[in-house]
Amino acid sequence: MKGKIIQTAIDLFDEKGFKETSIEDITDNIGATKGTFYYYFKSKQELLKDIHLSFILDLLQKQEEIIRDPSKNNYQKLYDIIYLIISGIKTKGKSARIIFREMRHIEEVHLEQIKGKRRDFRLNVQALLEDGIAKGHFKNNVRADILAFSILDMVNRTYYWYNPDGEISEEELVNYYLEIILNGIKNRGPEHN
Amino acid sequence: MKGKIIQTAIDLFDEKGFKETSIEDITDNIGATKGTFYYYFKSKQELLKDIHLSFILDLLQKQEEIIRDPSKNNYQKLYDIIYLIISGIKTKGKSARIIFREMRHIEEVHLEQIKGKRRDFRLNVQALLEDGIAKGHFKNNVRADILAFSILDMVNRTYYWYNPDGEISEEELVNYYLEIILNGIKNRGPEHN
Amino acid sequence: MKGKIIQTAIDLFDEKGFKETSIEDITDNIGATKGTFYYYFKSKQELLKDIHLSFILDLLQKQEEIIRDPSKNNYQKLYDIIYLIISGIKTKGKSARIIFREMRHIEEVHLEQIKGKRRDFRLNVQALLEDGIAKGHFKNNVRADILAFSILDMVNRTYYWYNPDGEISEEELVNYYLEIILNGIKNRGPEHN
Amino acid sequence: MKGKIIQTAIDLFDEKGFKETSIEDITDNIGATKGTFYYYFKSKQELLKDIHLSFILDLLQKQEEIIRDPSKNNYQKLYDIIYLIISGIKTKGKSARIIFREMRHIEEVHLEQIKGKRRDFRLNVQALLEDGIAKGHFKNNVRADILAFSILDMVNRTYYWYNPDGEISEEELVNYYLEIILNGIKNRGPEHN
DNA sequence: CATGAATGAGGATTCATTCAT
DNA sequence: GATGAATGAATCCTCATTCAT
Repeated sequence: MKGKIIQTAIDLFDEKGFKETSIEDITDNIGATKGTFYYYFKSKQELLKDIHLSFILDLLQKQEEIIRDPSKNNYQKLYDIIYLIISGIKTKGKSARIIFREMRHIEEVHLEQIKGKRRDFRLNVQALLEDGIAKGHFKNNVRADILAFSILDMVNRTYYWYNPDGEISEEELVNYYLEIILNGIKNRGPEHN
Repeated sequence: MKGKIIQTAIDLFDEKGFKETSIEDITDNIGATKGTFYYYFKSKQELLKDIHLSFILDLLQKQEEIIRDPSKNNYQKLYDIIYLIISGIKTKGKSARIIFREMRHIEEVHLEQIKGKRRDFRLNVQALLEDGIAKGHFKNNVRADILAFSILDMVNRTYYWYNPDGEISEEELVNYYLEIILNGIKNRGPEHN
Repeated sequence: MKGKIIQTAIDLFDEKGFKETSIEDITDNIGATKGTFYYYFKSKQELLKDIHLSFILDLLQKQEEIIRDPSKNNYQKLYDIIYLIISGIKTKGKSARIIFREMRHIEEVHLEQIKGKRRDFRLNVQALLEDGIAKGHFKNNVRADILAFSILDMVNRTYYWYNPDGEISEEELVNYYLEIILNGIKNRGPEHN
Repeated sequence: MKGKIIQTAIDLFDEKGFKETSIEDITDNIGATKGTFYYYFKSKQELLKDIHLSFILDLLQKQEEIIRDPSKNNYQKLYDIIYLIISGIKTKGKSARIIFREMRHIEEVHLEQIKGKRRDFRLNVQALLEDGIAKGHFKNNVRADILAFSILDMVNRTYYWYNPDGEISEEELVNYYLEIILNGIKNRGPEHN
């Protein structure tokens, strides 16, 4: 039941928004009553917090596995992190969009924790880039902080337009991103004017 | 008075969200009454629509001036479009963030117009990229459609973290973006391992 | 202008109701502003009172002309009064329906006057019936008071379903009413079973 | 509680009108809160619809019992139908007046159903008259359609002036009506001039 | 475990009216 | 004569939440 509530809430929050989804919307959808909701959750905001946390902790944990893996170089780690995000669209896209949009409704008490985890995720990317710069993988004129923002912004927005069941596969998309990030789009061939 | 309402609404919508901002919040802030609001606007949604439209029409018009300018090549046009976005953060950042977040509350009737204009903006970038590919400015293995999304997603998200009065100037930021987009971050120098 | 306001108000009050018609509905319809309305009328209720009074005073005056006419007998007077009502449907049906429905919104101050006039109209019919009973025109077992109600209720409701431009002419309808009232519908002929 | 709300609403709608009665008026009267109202009714209009329907369905059902009864001839059926209406004044007069006056506020969706039922009631009377004409009970020069309107208009308006606890009993009133309808008021005795 | 009843605070909207110009 | 700006009171409705059972 608790799982059903969470799943339905994710669907509705994504579709209509947190504020626009009432407890009754959720319980109606699963044939339960409002009372049932309050049996499982202290409040609507607590449910939102749970959704946020379970998404972000899972992602962060997977990211840290990638980063810690000594068998991968920085290019591969960057690839894996982007793939981690893109491949989650199919199953966790709704959660992700909720997180980007509804952070405002997280209560003060939990806000710091959640913002901290999101920051950790970004700082991990930034550290990866800094390491890559130090090791000469990446150019030394890039700012790792801005770049971490840029890459994540670009990749995260994919949640809003990419259809994982469309003509472009997840792997192709990740490769596109990596190609742009690594090599840019400027043509340096002989036909260049 | 109408202008004051709009300005206050933009501030509050950005700060607290559309749904979370009551008409009274707005009018209290300017020492007017709720009645006054409804003298100037048919509904709360109409105000939101006005904010959306005035932002997007202005941006689109400026973009089209850039694109039509025959004295600029595609690199310069791309620079100018990114600069157009970034330089708007200071004065119109709040409107922009509202637009990214509150589209859901636009009524069906106006939705198509607004979505159309946003699509136009993106398709203009895409067309610019396609033209650049055809002319050999840009590599011919990039997909202009995905790229247009990527560039705009990356640049648009700047609204959420960039402080125009901070240590990085708008021009520097635009240059960073252009550098990444055009040349990527991979180090190709001799020190490369 | 005042006339235009009254006419439009009558149309709208009939169509949507007094409470449901706003001052703005009225003024919008004639291309004026709310201010204009208040130039001509002290309040919305005053306008309603004006409509009531001008309708009822006109009707009452015509009724009294009929009753005073020494050349007519009671049958003819009854005919004429019913015809007076029916023939007013085309031009004053809207006013009439407003009067039946919106009396509740007349202010205390004017209520007695208007109710008095409506009562006068009914009592005139009652007096006519009493006179007819005394003179042997009408049966002496009828109660003039109930009958006055019955006749007026029946005839007045015609405003709600009769179409003066339809297949039944006003004269025919009046004759029907008179026939029923005078002779009833019971078949007394030989074919009676 | 739901019953208390309906009863109070009927009282107030009859006394002040639908539009003029606020939800708070109703709930204040029974010591409940606005929220309670909306626990039991989706909207104010739904409550009105419920009042309409329960009144009219009950009446229609009873009418149909009368009509189907093979032991009664058309005179008796006409009597019973009029008695059905008049005898309802004491207990359901308020509902009846609401129905005559507030149909306008019924939502489009339910309007057809309710208008249909009212039409059925009238058409049943019309059919009864037609049957009576065919059987020679009633004169063959009467129009059953107009007559059905006339009889119902006359009888239904009783709701507005008849006091069931006054000097005239319900049975007397019904007899008066039937006498007028069947035999008319014209004196045909020898003293007739 | 789960429900149904009840609440109360908040919020969008309507609208008659006033008044300075 | 007429208008536009502003008001404020009233009203419908939503909804998270509580609680006894």
